[in-house]
Amino acid sequence: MDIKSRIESMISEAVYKLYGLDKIDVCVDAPENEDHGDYSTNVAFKIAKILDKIPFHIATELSHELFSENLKVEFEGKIYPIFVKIEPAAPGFINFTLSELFLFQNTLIINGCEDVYGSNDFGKGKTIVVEYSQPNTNKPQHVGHARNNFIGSSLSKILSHCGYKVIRTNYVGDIGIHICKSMLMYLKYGNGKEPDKKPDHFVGEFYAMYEEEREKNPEIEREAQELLRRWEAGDAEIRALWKKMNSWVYEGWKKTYADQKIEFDEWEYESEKVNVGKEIAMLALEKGLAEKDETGAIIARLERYNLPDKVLLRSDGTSIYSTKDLQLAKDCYEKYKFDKRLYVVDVRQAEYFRQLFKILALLGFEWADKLVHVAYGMVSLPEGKMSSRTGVVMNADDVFEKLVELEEYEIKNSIKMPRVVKETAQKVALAAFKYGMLKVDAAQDMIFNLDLVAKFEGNTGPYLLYTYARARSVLEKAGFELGRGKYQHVAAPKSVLMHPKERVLAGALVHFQENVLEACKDLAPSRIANYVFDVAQKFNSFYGDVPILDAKSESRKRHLLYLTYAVSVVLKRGLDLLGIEVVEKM
RNA sequence: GCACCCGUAGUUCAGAGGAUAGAACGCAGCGUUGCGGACGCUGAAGUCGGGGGUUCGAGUCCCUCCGGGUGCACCA
Repeated sequence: MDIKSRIESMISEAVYKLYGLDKIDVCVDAPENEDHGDYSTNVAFKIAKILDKIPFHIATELSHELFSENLKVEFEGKIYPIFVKIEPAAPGFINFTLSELFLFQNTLIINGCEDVYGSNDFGKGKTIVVEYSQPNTNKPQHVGHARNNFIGSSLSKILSHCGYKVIRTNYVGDIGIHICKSMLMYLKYGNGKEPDKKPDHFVGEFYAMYEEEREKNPEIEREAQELLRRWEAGDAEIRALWKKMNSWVYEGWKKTYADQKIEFDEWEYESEKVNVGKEIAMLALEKGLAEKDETGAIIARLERYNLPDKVLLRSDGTSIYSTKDLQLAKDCYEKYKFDKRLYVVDVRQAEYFRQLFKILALLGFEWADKLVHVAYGMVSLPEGKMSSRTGVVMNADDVFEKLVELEEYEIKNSIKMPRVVKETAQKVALAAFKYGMLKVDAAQDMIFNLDLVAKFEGNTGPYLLYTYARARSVLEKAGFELGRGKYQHVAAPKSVLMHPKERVLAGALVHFQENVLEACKDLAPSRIANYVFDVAQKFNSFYGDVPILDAKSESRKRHLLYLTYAVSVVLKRGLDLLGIEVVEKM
């Protein structure tokens, strides 16, 4: 159990013992101000009213009780207290200060369990399906997809670090009027040409061409509709073209996903769901949730729930996207019996998902409340909103390529071998890309500034990788044997006297576990990002003030190396949860 | 028109109802004959959009106004 949870249960017990109060919502958090200790609680405020006492008095009594019941840590056969101080602070907080010995021991624990540090069993035995990416096969992926991909894959990692069984799934929009638009233009102007560039970009150009032409000639919309009709009728020629163009797009995405290190356990295709969901529409009709209107369309009435009505079946009886989504959810539940299903989809679809979830709930599916829309905000560029009109469209491949270029320029002086430069630049670029997007709270709209995220200074991916590489370099110089469990048996220092910066750094490492858990509960990769940056800053500050290799004594040096190694472990693990790979040198 | 989201330093963003609102970039300075100076340190910079309310306590919750964005049935 992590230390925060231990403090919480310790407080609950003390509150019960002193005041006989049960079921008090105990809240423990990490204060920003170091003077307030490593953890603090406001529980005295919460119970002050019930007890009709002054918060500070309660805090005083409680901290006394808590300190006498001080948690113990066993070390080398001896028992030490975990806290050096548990004291009240006006107007009624209780602040907990960890002992340096505990912090020292914690760094040793990290040394001994690097891979699993920060993991927990919160989701043990539970299955969670994460649907993300969901691109359409008419064009390359843009930076918005990149944000989606990064959030989805990071969440998957965080959830599985918290014990969940995670199924990553991609639902591809491989058919629909938008696909027919690029097909139409290829038929008109393609002349049977094969891709002469990254094939998804090649297809995307025909789609862009369509948008241009439609401005001049709105008639072509009807032609696109006609193509869709032919596709649905199974027209061999259209099907063959569709297959060919989609395969180009998949080929292009293969590289996009490989560059971004994005993976899925399962792919679903919209084209395979043609006309599924009719049953569901009929069920809705039966349950009186939906009605047939004068044109024959089946419409779910949601006005009572403060939502717009939703068409389930067209008047011609064919199903639309939402019907397929209803069926997909049902099939998915039957297949996995998931405890939760996440839809990582941009915030513009928020109302759509409210409709979808409401319909499923009204249909009586008890699992409807397990569906969650993870809404992420829109990405725009410093130049303004992305749009094909203004030409400030940035596709994900171009952004990545540009980032690689920038990073290559940065590192080429410190690395000699050209091939290593290229490899490293790609990793640094991806770190810049992912971190730049994930550090912002997912729900917020964001402005993605390519030049800023690529920098080696500031709150960036490269800064974090640099910090990691720096730590590793010290360890290497010291001949510190890297690897799990190498330094588990160390003599306990009689007393540990830490440099203030060292104390702060060691304290920060303790918080990793609760940050992982909170990131999992809140579905918020940004929490990990902020935490990792905090650790990196504290390490660099420590590094500036405390000589490691020239420490006063051998044992002192060893302690500092444990700490440095622990930092590298936490950075590596934290970044991994964001889907970012570290580099040893850069 | 209705609904949802967002207004925090010049800029990009953190802030789980708590303590003196933080960081990064940019700006002005400073630092090792020391482990990676791609770093660190110091400083200037804020009526948390305005106004009410709830609370011991509000940037955070509620109401309202202003400003910005997004979505509203046979597209996906």
